[in-house]
Parts: sequence; structure tokens; C-alpha cells
Amino acid sequence: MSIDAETLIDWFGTSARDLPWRHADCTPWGVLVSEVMLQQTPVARVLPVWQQWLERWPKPSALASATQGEVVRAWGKLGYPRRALRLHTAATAIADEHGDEVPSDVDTLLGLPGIGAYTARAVAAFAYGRRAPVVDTNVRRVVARAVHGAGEAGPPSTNRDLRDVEALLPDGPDESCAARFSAALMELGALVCTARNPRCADCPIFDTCAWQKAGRPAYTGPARPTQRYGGTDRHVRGLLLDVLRGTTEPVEKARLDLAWPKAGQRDACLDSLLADGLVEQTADGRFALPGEH
DNA sequence: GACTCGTGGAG
DNA sequence: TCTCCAAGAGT
Repeated sequence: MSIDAETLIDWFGTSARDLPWRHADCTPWGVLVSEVMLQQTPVARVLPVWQQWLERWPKPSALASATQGEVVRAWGKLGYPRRALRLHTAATAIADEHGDEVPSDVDTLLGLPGIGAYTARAVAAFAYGRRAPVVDTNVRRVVARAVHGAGEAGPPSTNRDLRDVEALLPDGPDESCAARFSAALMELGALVCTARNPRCADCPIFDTCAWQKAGRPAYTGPARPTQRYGGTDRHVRGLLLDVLRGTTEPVEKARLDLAWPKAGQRDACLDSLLADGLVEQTADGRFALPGEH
């Protein structure tokens, strides 16, 4: 079973959210910034930060001119702050090596830090209308259900997933049809074909959905390991970085020591933040966001 | 392929 | 409360 592209694209036209990075006047740079911010981070949390970034750094060269510390600070609490550093590095490469223009082909995009299989194709498709399979968690779930009749997608397998979705891309009158189809597939997964409590009554492709036809069988594949957060290194790193985000001046080690009671874990996390370039030590031994002193 | 890497809202 | 999960990437 396949997915009827015209039906899905029509639904997208009437039901899609009005997101600023989908506006016709949004630049490829704006699309790229949105895609990186949206990696594992909900739309609602990205929206205000994206607006601020595009006002402050409207071109890759503008971001490249900022310090790493400014970029990490402006990233705020979007999570996974290494994304901010990678985006800064990518912006520098785009400014220096690509004439300040975001590349439009997948292979070149893949060469930039922080841009992987999903983001490269999302930028090529959504910013430039290129034909490329765009596979995120939404798409994998929709395809698992509508095409394969499974309750959930199994564990991701990049190459298999790409081939899987490639086969579904429509041959429309122009190349951008495939991109619009991909955007619609993602939007369906985000709004209707959700992970929990899918709203099948509102689904535009209900009639052809393989999962419905099979009687909505429960997922039988391997359960995803539940990810804890409290007490993990991720948690501690977040606490330490939050201290530095909250100050302009470098802080003493003793100040960071207040953030987490376990000294061993705390120091290891501080070391990893230093190694990642998210934190810097000043000449007098204090700590700060990088490049701000 | 299995881990690691933040954060906070929803159910 | 606690579990789930949100447009992934890098190692």
C-alpha cells in the first residue's frame, strides 16, 4: 500500500500550522536554523528563540561573527547545547567556503557539522524544493502505520528508512511536489498520526491506511529503552551550564560546586563541558561560557 | 547498532 | 507522581 500524494498535499494546504520557517520569504538560512533547533526539541519551544536568532543573525556570516559564548547563551534552554556550537561552526564554513549561501545539495550539506541524514534532506527539500526523502520520527511513524500496518516504527535504520520513503515520493508536475509531500507527511505525524492517541477520525488517509485495515494491531517490536534524566550526566551538565548562562562574569569553581552534590560526577561533567568547548577556564582559574572574556 | 547528549510539557 | 516523548547527530 502506498500513500496518495494529492490527498495528503491537499490536507496540508488546509490544515498545516502557520510556522514562520514555512513562509515564502523565509531564507534557506532560516530553514537551516529551524531544522537544527527542531532536532529533538518541540516546535513551541523553538519558535521564540528562532525569531530572536533570525533578527540578530540574519545571515550565516552574522552568526559566524558572534562568539561561541554568545551563541550558547542565545541558545538558552533548547537543550543539547552542542547543537549551538555546531551550528556556529557550520555558519562559519558557509560564510567562508560557500559565499554565505546555504548549500542546496544533500552531499554538501552532509559535510557540515550538526547536519545529518535528516537535516541535510530537510534543508534541500524545504529551502530549495529539491527531491529528497526526508525521514524524521514523524515520517517513520506515519509510514509504519499507513504503509506497513504496524502500530509503531521499529528501531531506526537510516539507509533502509531513506529507501523506504524514497519509494513513496510522488512524481508531480514539478520537482517541489516531493518536498511538499514530505512536509505533509511530517505534519500528519505531528498533528494527527501522533505517537500517543492518534486522531484517526481526522486523518485524510484513513481509507487507505494499512494499520486501520489490519485492525490496528498493537506494536510487537522491541521496546525502546526508557531514558532517565534525573541524576544523569546530562542533568548535571545542564545544571552547570545553567549557572554560567545566568552570569556575565566568570564564576569561581566553588560556585559551580553548589550546583550538584556529588563531587566526582560534578567534576567529570565539568571536564566534559570543557572538552566539548561549551565552557572555558579563564587565566585566573574561573569558569565561563567560551569566548566572552 | 548501542550510547550519549538537555529540557520541559502533556497525560 | 512518573512516564513518555519532541523535525537527530556523532562516536
